[in-house]
Amino acid sequence: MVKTRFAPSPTGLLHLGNARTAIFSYLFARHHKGKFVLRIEDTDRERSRKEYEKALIEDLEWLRLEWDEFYRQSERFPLYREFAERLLSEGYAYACFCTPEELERERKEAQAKGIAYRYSGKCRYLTKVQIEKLKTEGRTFTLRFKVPEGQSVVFEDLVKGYISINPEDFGDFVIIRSDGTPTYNFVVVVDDALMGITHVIRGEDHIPNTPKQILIYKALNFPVPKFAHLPVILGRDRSKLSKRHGGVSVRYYRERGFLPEALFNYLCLLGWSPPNTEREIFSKEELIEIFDLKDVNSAPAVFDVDKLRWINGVYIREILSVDKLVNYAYPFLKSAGYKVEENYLKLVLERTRDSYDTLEDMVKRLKPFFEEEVEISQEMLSKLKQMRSKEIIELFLKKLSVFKPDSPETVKDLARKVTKELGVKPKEVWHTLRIALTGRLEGIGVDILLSTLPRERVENRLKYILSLLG
RNA sequence: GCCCCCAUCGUCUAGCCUGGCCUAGGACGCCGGCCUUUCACGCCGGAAACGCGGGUUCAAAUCCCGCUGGGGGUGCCA
Repeated sequence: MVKTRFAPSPTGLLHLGNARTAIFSYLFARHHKGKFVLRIEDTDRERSRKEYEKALIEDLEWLRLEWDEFYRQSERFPLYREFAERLLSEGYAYACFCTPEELERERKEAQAKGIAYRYSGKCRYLTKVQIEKLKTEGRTFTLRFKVPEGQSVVFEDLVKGYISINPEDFGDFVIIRSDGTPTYNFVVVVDDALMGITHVIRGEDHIPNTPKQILIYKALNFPVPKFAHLPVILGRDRSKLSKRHGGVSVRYYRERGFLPEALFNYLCLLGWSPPNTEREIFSKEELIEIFDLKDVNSAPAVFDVDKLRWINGVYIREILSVDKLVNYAYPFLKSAGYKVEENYLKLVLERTRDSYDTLEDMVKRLKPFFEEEVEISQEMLSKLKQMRSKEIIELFLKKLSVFKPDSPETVKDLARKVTKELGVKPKEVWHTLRIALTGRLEGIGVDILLSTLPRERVENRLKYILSLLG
C-alpha cells in the first residue's frame, strides 16, 4: 500500500512551497488509495515552536488536507536513541569529540584554500581507550555516521530521473548532536522506515540529503523507499521564494481573502499539469483522480499572484455555492465592522459575486451595501449640481413609494420612466443615483444596488443628498 | 570554489521519452474592440517563446556534445 507523508518543521508559518509539497504528497497517496501521514519534525529544540505547530495544523486543515496518522518527533527520542546505539555498536557510527569551534575553523581554512570542505574524519580512528578518556574528562561528543568510501549512491527520482552523488563529497555527518538530540537526516530515515512510508515526496532542496539517508537505510537494513523531489517555487526574480518576496505563507493569502479551494487548485498548477486537457480548474476530487508524479515538471516555477487572483475569482464567481461563499465572506465583513444579516448577505453575494477576485476586494466593493451613511466629496456634489439631480431624485423617491424595486429589472424600468418623464439622458439618471447612493462614480451596477439595498436605506440616502442639494 | 538539478511566449505550461502532424497549442497578464449607467464580469481579436554553438539525420523544440544562463546544496537547520 502506498503511504506518503508531509513532514514540516514548526519553525515558521506554512510556506507556499511546503504547502504544495504537502498537496502533491496528499494527492499521490489518495490517488493510490493509500495513507497520508503528518509528522512534525521538531528535533531542533532551539527553533521549534509550539505556536508554529498549531498554525501549521490550522493551515493544513484549512486547505482540507486530512491525514490518517500524526506524529511528533520530539515524542520519539528514545526510539532514535535505540537505533543510534545500534549503528554505533555495529560500527556504522562513531563518537566525535570535535568542538563546533574546531569544525568552524577547519571549514574556514578549507574555504580560504578554495577547496570543498568535508569533515576530516579524524575522530573515526579514536581508540576505545582514547574515547573512554575523553568521556571521563567530561567532553561532550556527537555521533557521526561513517560514510563508506569509493562508491556513488545512485537512486531513481520519480520526478528527476536517475541521480548519482558521491558520498565523499559530504563526508561523515552528525546523526546525534552533543546534547543528545538526533538530527534530521537520521530521524527522517528511522521514521519513514518505521512508519512504512513508500514514497518520500519533498522539495528538491533535499536532494543532497537523499544519499545520506539511503546509506542509513542500508546500514539499518531498512527497505529504501521511492523518492520524488519537487522543484522549488521561485519568486519574481527567480530566486527561491522567501519573505523578501512578500507573501509566502498560506496564512498570508488566507488573511487576504483567498479561498482554500483556489489556493489548492493554483498550487497544483505550479509545476504540474493535467494530462490531455486544457482545463485548469479542478476540484480536489478530480485532482485526486488525475494526479500523477510523472506529470510533474522538473524545472522550478515562478509564483504568480495574478494567476492565483484569477483562479480565486473563478471560484468566487462560478464554482462555489452561494452558501459556501456566505460562510467565507461573513468573517471578512464582520471584521470590517459591518453588521451582517445572513439572508441579506446571501442576496448581495448572489448578485455581486462576479465582480471581485478576493474576499478582501469584496469588502471594499460591497461597502455601499453595508455602510449606513454615504460620504460625499465636494467634487461629487458639484457633479450632481451639474445635472438635474434634484428633480431626478425627487421623482425617483416618489416612484419608490409606489413601486417596489426588488429586482435589477424593475429598477431599470423605473429609471426608464424617470428618464422619459423628465426628458433627461439615461446617463444622467444613472450617474445621479450612483453618486447619491455610493458617493462614487464607479462600482456595482446601480440596478443591483437599488434593488438589493434595504428600501429604508435607499430613501434615507436619497433624502440626505436632496438636503445637500438644497 | 565544489557537488547536484534545470532550460518553450513576461509568467504557468502542452509538445520532447517513441524526430516529420509545430505555420509551436492553452492559461494568466498585457494591448485593441464589443457589451454597458460606471468599474468590473463576459465575449471577440492581437502582440508575445523553442537561450547560443556544434553535431546526428532526408528531416530536430524533440536525440548527442559543448557553452551560457538560472536554481538548489555545501550546518551539531530541516
